Formats: sequence, structure tokens, C-alpha cells
Amino acid sequence: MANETVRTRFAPSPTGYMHIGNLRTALFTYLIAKKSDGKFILRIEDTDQERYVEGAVDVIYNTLKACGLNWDEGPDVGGPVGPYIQSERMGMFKEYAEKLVESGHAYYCFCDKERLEEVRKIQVASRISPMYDRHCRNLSKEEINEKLKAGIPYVIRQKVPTEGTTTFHDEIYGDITVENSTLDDQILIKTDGMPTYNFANVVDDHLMGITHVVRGNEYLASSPKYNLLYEAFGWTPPKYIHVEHIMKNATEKLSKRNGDASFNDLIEKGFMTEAVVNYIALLGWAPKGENEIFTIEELINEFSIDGLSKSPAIFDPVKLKAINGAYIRKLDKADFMEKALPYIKQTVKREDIDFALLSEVLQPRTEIFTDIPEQVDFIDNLPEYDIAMYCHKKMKTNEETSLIALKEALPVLENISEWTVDNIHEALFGLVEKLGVKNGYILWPVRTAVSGKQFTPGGAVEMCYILGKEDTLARIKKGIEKLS
RNA sequence: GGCCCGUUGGUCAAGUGGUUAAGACUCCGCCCUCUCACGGCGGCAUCAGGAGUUCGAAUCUCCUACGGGUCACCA
Repeated sequence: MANETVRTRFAPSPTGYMHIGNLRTALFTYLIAKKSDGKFILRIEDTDQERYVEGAVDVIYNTLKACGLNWDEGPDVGGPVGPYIQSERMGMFKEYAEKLVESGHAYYCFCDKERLEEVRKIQVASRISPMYDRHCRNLSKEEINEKLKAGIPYVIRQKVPTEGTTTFHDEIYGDITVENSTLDDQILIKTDGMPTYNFANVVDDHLMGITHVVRGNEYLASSPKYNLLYEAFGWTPPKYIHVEHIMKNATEKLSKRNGDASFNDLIEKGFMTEAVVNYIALLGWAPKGENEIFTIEELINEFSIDGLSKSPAIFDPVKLKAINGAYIRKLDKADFMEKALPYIKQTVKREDIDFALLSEVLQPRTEIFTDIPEQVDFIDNLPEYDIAMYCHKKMKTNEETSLIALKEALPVLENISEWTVDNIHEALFGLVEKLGVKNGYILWPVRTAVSGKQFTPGGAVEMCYILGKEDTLARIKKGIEKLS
């Protein structure tokens, strides 16, 4: 075990988009491999041609790459156990199934769909679990050969023991034991000679040397049958890690079908890839320490299977936003500015302002980039505002004091020859000192007059500077007018 | 319905027989402060219910309730 290389695999179906639950499974799968210096393998399970969506494979590639989940083996990069596209592996499965028939762990079944349907109806009507009634389980060699010769279509079914129990071990849930009598003789090879997912998966995982199977919780119930298959082949089963679902609320899963956001949707909404990856890692997994902000490299170090949860987690957009904010604050100034500029320019068409400073004051006030346009919408045009906005209890200002303050501030600002943050600051604070008033007495009205907003990114000084002298003076005059 | 799994604050969650039951997000208060935000400090709020086992139970057992998953020639 110590020397055995860990090999994990992410095996998505190309159905068009990457949902959050899928991506998280990929993340955990990746982390488990990398934690042990193992290999992370990508296998595309495209055998359902009806659900195949054009371009979906690229979505998988692009999403995984964007998130930093680089695979060591896969359809595009190759590897020692290819092909990595399931549809290209189709030939061999029947032989494996036939081995099982020979060893008595599987059998030919000639029942047609009509009969199966009939049986099912009766079972449902008498309220017993619908299962194959094992009609063909004990056909004689002669009967089988006869039917084969007659060209009757057949499937190959797993021969599950009728008595006893099967136990398998899950790394999260521990040992799970089920009565064999509750297990169905599931189909391994379909009439068309192709394997079912349940069979292909086991064979592929074994052939690819997968040591840890990470997958959604929906496979927990079928795992005993997989284990029986491994046993029948004489193969060592992998370690199973079944991860719980991500929910939108207590009873509904998060899913595209319910209109919930996919990974791409979140990015389009303005979330940062790193933040999304960080947040989903926290859904169903808890780090040992108190820190929750991790880069992918840090996650590799921090991750541990025993931190995985047994119960479903509800996706909380509010917390995602908070984490996104933390990532935005971590960005260096230039980086933030580059990303923020397109959003600033949604509402700011003026070119003559100091975008560097604007971006700097915006950074700690931005949790998600789409917060930006609304914050800077006063720059091009002064919004209509109510003069009641000049009243502020804590600043001890009202319409009258504000009028006085603006009248005092106007000439002071007019006198500034070089319009810089420092000079504006000096001028305004000089006025405060001269009048012997609180800062807010002057600054609150100025900020209100130049922005027309209750809240602004930055104080009066920054706002005046960003607007420029001309605009500042005009807006203050406008304020005086309104208050007079 | 059968089988499997789960249930700690509003949300994510730590916790593995003895803890003042961590931490994060949210919300509230205070500080910082020219608003807001950032940052700092503090606060509200949790063991689904019931029986047991035990000196002692969020932790072990059983029952109930609730929730999820699964029962295809889909993957």
C-alpha cells in the first residue's frame, strides 16, 4: 500500500455543462490523488449517444483547466491505459462478461422486454420490489445453445448470490452490509453487445488501475453489486469514497434542471474561479484548522478524506460572495484594476479620471465584480437626490448646516491650484480647523453634494479628486442651490 | 413501498464517553473613521424527539420522526 501509487479518476458524461456538484467531485478526486503524489485521470463516459451534446467535452476540459485540476492521463494527453474515451473501449467488455459466465458469476438471459415489463407490473401490483425474476438463471447448456443458435437476442446478467450478505467498505461511511436477496441480477451486456455503465465502470476502473473511486452518493446503493463483480473476477476492489450531494435547500438537489447555476453561470455572474473552487471545497468537507481560504495548492496539503461529510450540504450564495470578496481583497492593485475596469466602464464613460485611485477605493468594497457599476454610477452624472440626505444625526448635520458648510467649502476648493488628493485634504481639513467644527460637519455635506449618494466608495476627498475640480465645483454649487 | 444512508445555530461545520459544544458566513453592537466598506473587538443562536447503557452521552444501543439516495437493456 505504501508503495502503491494512488490513481483516481474523474469520469463525466459529456452532457453539455459542468454543474457544481460534478466539479466538486472532480476537485475531491483530484485532491485525493495529489495529496498522495498520485495520478488524476480523466475518462470521458460518452456511451450514451442520445444524451451526447456537441462541444461538451470541451466544456469539461476548459472547466477543469480553469480550476487548476490538471489531469495526468486523459483523452487528449494519453497515457498507459488508454483509450480514455469510453466509446473507444467498447470491444472488450463482452469477453470479460463471458469469463464471468464461464466461472458461474453471470448468465445469458433471453427474456424480451415485454416479458420483463409483465413481471415488473405484477411485482409492482403486489407491492414487492421490482426485480428480474431470474427466469433464465438456471437454463441448461442445451437450452442456451439452442436459443443462441436460433438467434434469439440475449443479454448477460450478473448472477448475484441468493443468500447471505455482501459487505463493502466506504472510506466515509464505513462498512455497509446488505442482504444479497435484495440485489438484482443486473444486466452487464446489453442486447447490442455493449456493456451497461455498471459493468463498464468496474472493468474500466480495474483496467485503469484506479485505487480510489470517488463518486456521488447515488452510487452507494449499487456498490455491493460492483463489489461482487470485483470478487467474481478475483480483482481487488478500490477504496470507495461516496460524497454527498450539494443541495439548493433541504429537499432539492442543486441542478441545472432546476435552474441553478452551473460553474460557467457563476463565472459569468462575476465570481472568481479560485473563489468558487475554494467555496465548493468547503461544501461537504471541513479543514482541520480555522482558516477557510485556500489556494488549490494549499488544498492539496489541507485535504483529508476524514474531513468529508456524511450529510448533504446546502449551497449558500451569500457565503460564496463573502469568499469571493476575500479573494478580491487578496488581489494586488494592478490585477484588481484590470479586472474591475470593464465593470467600471459600464457606467463610467468619462476617460479623464484617475482610474487607479478609483479602483483602489473600490477594491475593499467589492465582493463580486458586478457590485461595481452601481457604486460608480454617480461619476458621469450627478443623480437626482433628496436634500434630506444632508441630514445626518451622527455628523450633526442638517439642511441649514450643510448650506453653510458648502458655502464655506466652495471658495476653499476653488482656491486649490493643483487638484490632488493631498491638496484637497489639506484644504478641507484646514477649513474644519479654522471653523473649529467636527470633520463630518464639512465633509458629509461635500460628499453628499458631489455624489448625490448615501454611500460612496471613498470619502469626500477622494470623491472630489476623482470627479475633478470642475465637476466638483459645479456639483457643490448645485447643492447650494438645492439647499437655498 | 423494499433496501441503503443521514440529522450539531438561519447556512457551512469542529467534535469519536467528561469541552464554558470550536471556527466561518449571515445578523446585531462597539472601536477605527469624512459615508460605506476593509480591519479589530464583542454578542445573538445549535446537539431532531423518546427510551436505554453509563458515575457521566452531541458522542454507544434501540425506537420514532424527518430528509436524502436507490430500485432501467441511462450514465
